[in-house]
Amino acid sequence: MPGNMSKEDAPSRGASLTFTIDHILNLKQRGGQELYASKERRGKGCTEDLQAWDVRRRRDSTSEETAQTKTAARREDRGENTPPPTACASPGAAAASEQKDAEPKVQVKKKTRTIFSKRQIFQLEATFDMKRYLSSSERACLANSLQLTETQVKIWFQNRRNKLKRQLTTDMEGPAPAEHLSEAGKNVQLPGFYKDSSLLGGCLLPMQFPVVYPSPAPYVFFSNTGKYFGLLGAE
Amino acid sequence: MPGNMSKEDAPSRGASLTFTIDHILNLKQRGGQELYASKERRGKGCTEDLQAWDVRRRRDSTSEETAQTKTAARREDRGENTPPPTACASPGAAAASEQKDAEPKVQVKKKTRTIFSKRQIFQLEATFDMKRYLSSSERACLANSLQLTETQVKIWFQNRRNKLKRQLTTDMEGPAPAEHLSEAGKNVQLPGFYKDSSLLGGCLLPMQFPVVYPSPAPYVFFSNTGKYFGLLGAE
DNA sequence: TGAAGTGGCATCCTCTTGA
DNA sequence: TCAAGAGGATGCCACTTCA
Repeated sequence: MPGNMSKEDAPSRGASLTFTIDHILNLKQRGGQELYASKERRGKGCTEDLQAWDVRRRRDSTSEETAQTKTAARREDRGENTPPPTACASPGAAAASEQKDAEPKVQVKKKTRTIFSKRQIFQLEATFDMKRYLSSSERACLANSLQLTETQVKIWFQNRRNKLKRQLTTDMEGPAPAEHLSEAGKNVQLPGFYKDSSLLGGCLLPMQFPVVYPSPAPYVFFSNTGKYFGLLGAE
Repeated sequence: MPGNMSKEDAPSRGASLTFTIDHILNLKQRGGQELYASKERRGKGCTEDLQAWDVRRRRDSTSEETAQTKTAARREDRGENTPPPTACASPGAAAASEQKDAEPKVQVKKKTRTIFSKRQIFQLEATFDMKRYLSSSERACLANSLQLTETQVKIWFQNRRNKLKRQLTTDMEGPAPAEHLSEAGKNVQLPGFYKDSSLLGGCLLPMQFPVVYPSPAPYVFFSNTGKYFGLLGAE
């Protein structure tokens, strides 16, 4: 669980309306992250971009961005070390956080539930309809166009995959167990024919099969969810 | 560091002759692990095979594979593993020495240095010459054909990549910093034209460019290392 | 010299929680 | 319901060890 996932938690950014102190504290870090953008160190076997293999020197720098999406953030947000960017400036940081209100740790730390906007859900669904997994660059791009953090996009896809899997395993034991997931799923990255997809807000994505969008009709149907999304008035 | 990498450590298996108590202790786990073989769940954005997305229940089996590059194959194809037929066994030697004495924990835990055979190095080099990264299925296949553990193959490639990078960065700051690594590197897995490669002991590998092997001449030259490998008497 | 060890970080998955 | 949190697994990289 150390380097797990919750790194850049910074929940909502713009889109969602709910937030707690934690969120506020995390906000700043998000911005910086994108700047470095060295992401994608990991995609080892992929085709993807990642051409540079940046020869970064020390690991300490890692914190900031390094890899993809989240990175570093986690550690501090849970307390431990390196006080969150924000105020951390002063060495006394740790102390500061504590001092705030006597027992900061003791607080319950309410769990917030971000509610994505229709537009966000729509685009996420549409993208998911094309591919079940996103490369870090695609994720970054999508997140950027949706005003969400990459972590949110990642988590959304994770939960979405889970949901689809659950649906498939439950309401039908019949044909194809869960192939639905792998099929269009694992993004087939064929370097070469990337096409500008309006779904990803201009991000380059290998077009699998065009999703009706924008469509002449005011509604779009997503095969997976079986839901219709109104294109009008979608926030 | 929890879930880091040391997982299937099982050091030498067959090829190497040295090992310590630790190794012995680890042996058992190795087997089990491969059985589940879940590896390859990771490759997100790649192309690869991975068609199935088996709906495995618990995490113990975790395995799965999912996405891109590596994925899928692994689990079943390896099936497990079964320890390599060979002789890994002989061992007695080292093992004996360690375990013998009473305080096993207290011991210094001598670090052993396995020496791969010429044949193994040759095949590893040849494979590396084709691609810098292996998918888990390829790794499993190669490991199996070389009588090495997958971890050994993985580590070898890791160290090899590092070595190449070092060489490139040092003896020439000139052109292309480290592109050499990315180039043929990130295996460009284009599902479709897999070709049976004798280099991987019959494993399916996307052929990038043929490496002279077997060759009419008794020696083979590896562009990366700049070394020649004699094909005769290579253990 | 080079196979391993160590530590850090990232992604994925499964299960669980709580607004 | 569903975005997140938590925990476990595996991979890669940078460095370091030490036969």
